[in-house]
Amino acid sequence: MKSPSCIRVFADTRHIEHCQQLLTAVAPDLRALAALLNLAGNEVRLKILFLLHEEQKLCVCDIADVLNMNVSAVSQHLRKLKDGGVVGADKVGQTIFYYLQPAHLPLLKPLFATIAASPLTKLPQ
Amino acid sequence: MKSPSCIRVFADTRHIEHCQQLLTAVAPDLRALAALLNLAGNEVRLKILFLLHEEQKLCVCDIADVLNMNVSAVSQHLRKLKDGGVVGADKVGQTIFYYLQPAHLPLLKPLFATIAASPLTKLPQ
DNA sequence: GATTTGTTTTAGCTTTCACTTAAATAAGCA
DNA sequence: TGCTTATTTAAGTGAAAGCTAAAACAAATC
Repeated sequence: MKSPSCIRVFADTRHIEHCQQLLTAVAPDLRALAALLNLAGNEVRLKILFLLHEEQKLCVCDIADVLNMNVSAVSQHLRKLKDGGVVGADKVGQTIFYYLQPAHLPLLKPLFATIAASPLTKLPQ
Repeated sequence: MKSPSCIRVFADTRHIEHCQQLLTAVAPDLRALAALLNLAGNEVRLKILFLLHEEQKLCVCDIADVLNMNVSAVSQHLRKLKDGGVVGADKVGQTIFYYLQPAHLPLLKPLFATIAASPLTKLPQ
C-alpha cells in the first residue's frame, strides 16, 4: 500500500492520493489550458495574439509585414491558432482577416494586462 | 515606401509601422511572457504548477508519485521551471521542496481561476 | 567509512517544432 | 480566359523538446 517509486520515510500515501484525486478532477481543464498556453507560449504567436488584441483584425499579409516574416510561416502559425480555437477567420474577397475568438478573451486579457503598453496609455503625448 | 513583402491594394504602410512600433515597445515584456507561457504550456509542467499551487510545497518524489512518472523526468521539468524563475527550491536535509515563486502568482492565479476546482469548492460535500 | 536515500546530471533516442522553398487554391481583374 | 494577388498546403531540414536508463552527488544512517 505504499507509493510505487518512492519509499522515503515521510512518504504520505494519503497525501499522494489526495493530490491524484485533485488532479484527475481537473485533468480535462488542465489539458485544455495547457494546449492554449502552449499556443501562446511561442514568441511569434504571442506577438500575433497581441497584435490582434490591439488591432481587432489583421490579414496574414499585414502580420507578415509587421513581424518581418515569411507569409507562409505566419500562415502556419495562424492555422495552429485557428485549430486551437484561439482565433477566427473572416474571408472578404481574397483577403482573410483574423481576429481573436471572444471566448478566449477572459483568459488572454489578464495576460496582456501584465504587459506595460495598452495602446491608450503609451501613445506619444 | 511600400511594405517589403506585400503589395496588395490596401496595404497601409502607416498602419504597418504603427503596429511595429507598438510591438517593439513591448517586445521585452512579450518575450518574457512567452517564455513563461511556454513553461506553463506543457501538460506535465502545468500539472506540477497546479499541484504546487494547491499544496504549497512538494518534493520531486511526491510529484513523481502523483503524476506516476519517472523521478528523473520530473526533475528535469522542475529544473526548467526553476531556471525560468517560476518555482523555488528549499533544501531540508536530503529532501528538496519546491514551491511557486510568489512573484509569478499574479499571473498564474488567473489561469488557475479558469479551472473549475478550487480545493475548497470541490471537496465531497 | 560504507551504504542507503533523495535528487540531479548526462547521454542517447524519438518526436515535435518552426522555418524555407516550391507548388497548389482561389478570388478578383484584364 | 488568362494573369495577378492573397493565402494555404506540402515536402524537406535543422534544432529543440521530452523521455528512458545509467551514472553522479550529497546528505543521512549504519
